[in-house]
Amino acid sequence: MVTIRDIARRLGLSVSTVSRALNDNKRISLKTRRSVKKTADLMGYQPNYNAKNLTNREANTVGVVFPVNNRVVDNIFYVGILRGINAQLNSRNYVLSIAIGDSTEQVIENVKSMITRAQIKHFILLYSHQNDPVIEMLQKENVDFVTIGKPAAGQDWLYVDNDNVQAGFDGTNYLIDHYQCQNPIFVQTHNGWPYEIDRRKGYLAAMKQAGKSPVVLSTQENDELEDQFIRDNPQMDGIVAIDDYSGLQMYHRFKMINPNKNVEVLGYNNSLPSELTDQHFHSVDIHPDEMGQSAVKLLLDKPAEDEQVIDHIIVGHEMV
Amino acid sequence: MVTIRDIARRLGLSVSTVSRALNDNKRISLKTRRSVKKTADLMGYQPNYNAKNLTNREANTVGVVFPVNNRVVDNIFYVGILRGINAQLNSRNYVLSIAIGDSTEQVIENVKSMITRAQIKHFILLYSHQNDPVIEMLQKENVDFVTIGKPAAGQDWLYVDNDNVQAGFDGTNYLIDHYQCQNPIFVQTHNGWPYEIDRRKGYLAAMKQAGKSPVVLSTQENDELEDQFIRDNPQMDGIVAIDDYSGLQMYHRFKMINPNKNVEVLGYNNSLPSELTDQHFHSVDIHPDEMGQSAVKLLLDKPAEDEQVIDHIIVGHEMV
DNA sequence: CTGAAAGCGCTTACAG
DNA sequence: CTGAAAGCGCTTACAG
Repeated sequence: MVTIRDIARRLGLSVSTVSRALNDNKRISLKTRRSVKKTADLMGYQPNYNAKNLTNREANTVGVVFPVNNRVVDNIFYVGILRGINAQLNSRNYVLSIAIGDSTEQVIENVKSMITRAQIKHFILLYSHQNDPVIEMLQKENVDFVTIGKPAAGQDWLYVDNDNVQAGFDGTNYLIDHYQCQNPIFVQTHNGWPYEIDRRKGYLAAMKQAGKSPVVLSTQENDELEDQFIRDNPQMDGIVAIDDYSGLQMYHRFKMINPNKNVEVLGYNNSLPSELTDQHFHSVDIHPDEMGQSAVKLLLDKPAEDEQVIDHIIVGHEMV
Repeated sequence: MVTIRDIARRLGLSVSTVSRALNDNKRISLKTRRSVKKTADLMGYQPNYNAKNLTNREANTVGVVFPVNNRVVDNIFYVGILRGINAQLNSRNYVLSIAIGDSTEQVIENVKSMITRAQIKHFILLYSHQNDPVIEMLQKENVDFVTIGKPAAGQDWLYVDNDNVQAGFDGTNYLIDHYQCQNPIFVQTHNGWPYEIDRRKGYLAAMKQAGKSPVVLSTQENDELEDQFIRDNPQMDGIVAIDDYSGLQMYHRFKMINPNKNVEVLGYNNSLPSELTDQHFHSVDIHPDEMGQSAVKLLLDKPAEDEQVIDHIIVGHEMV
């Protein structure tokens, strides 16, 4: 293994100078910096992260935290985000570590150990819940973190998200404009996550603009209620669903009740392979890869003096 | 931050003794070991992994490698494995790091850096391909690794897998016994992965035992061909599909062509939420969580002197 | 602009 | 059974 000591010996320099040169310290002449880097390359030098991290008292690692309770279909989305995160980390010589568990206690222990034992100071959370014990701990431990999804009103931290009001608006108009839907309804869960509220807001705005009457269903994981809702709303010819999964679920129930009636569905996340859906099913791609990349930028790029401090990044969406 | 030096001072011992005591070195009296551990707990001692790894010249980290090209639905399965892996790693004070990228070059670079810079010596691959450049590199670098899925004939390394012949056999019989299928067909991809060959073997054995004529379709990602196949085989009343995804895909095509004919489908992985399927769709759960856990055991548990060396673990499967 | 020295928090060969 | 000392490969305050 080639160390900075080897490079120093080869060039007749001290290890201090080599260390500084490799870190592009301005106090070292440009000439020396160049020659050191060149020799380092030539000798196949690879920095030892453990040594660096020990002296820096901080790991070159980003911890990615999975939510405890999630639907398996969401995993599709999470891995897309992981791809984006890792692409950015690699080019910055950072490492990706993950915390995942079946209970809050497990995850808390996992993250705690990352902070105190592995000295990880940067985290990305694949969710954004209110009163989340992991988030509370990260705040108390004073480490940096970014969530995927904006915090609920009253909370404040770094986050990456889509413009969900706009996405709700665009999705609704997509059904109205491209498929001449007269009465698209909106389906959300009973959780009332911030992104649900925003997409609904967009839906309501689009309906108002089109002079149509909005109808909102909050699913309760209860087929009976949904079936009743479908029967009670015979005018429905479009579904704007909070995600692909809810969308497909509603679509199936609708078709069960009205085998010969047509309905256009628009979901969010573009997380289902096209073979599982059909031509009446549409989706809004919210670009998980880009969300991951943006999360890293927000977390690791310290703004220059003259730049504005940004506390969130909005990623574009796209109908597919 | 509490260090072993602090513990040593408090107890009037040397750091060497404290270090050895914490590592359960037999050369330290049981009494001292106990008192050191107790004091360490009391003082809230947390080992610094970077320091440990630097002296040990090896990270307490397992690198998990994702395949480059995968269908998004497979992500559901991968995250299940990650859960299992991490559960085992946490209890061993190990950390989980991942390598994921959009090209082989990216992944190779990622893994190479894990080996030389982060000093990671243990890897789990979420796939098991023939002539895979990552696997070849791991072998050349002489680090330990386990694959999910057994290697093709002629190759030899540590792996975790199901008994796929048995799973093919059981799945076929499930359709025959529980749903009185007379003519279940077998659907595989054109890739011919080892697990496909094995499940087909099981299918053929079950058909032979039942005195039925087997029919195998290798999909080519070509709807025309599949439709033709379905028309050419009007006797088909069951589908044993290589995975849930292929199964659902075939199911949809079948229903498109024969809206009123019935067919029972059995897929593998149990990776689709039940809301996306119906009562004619069945799946074999291959226990991803357990596969992940087993991979860690295989990778990190060195067998005792008198134990046999095992080079693979077979995880059970289950109809759901 | 460069260097000698101390230090980060551990482990372990050597000595007793 | 325990300890003093060297070392792992870096960074950085201090000195020149």
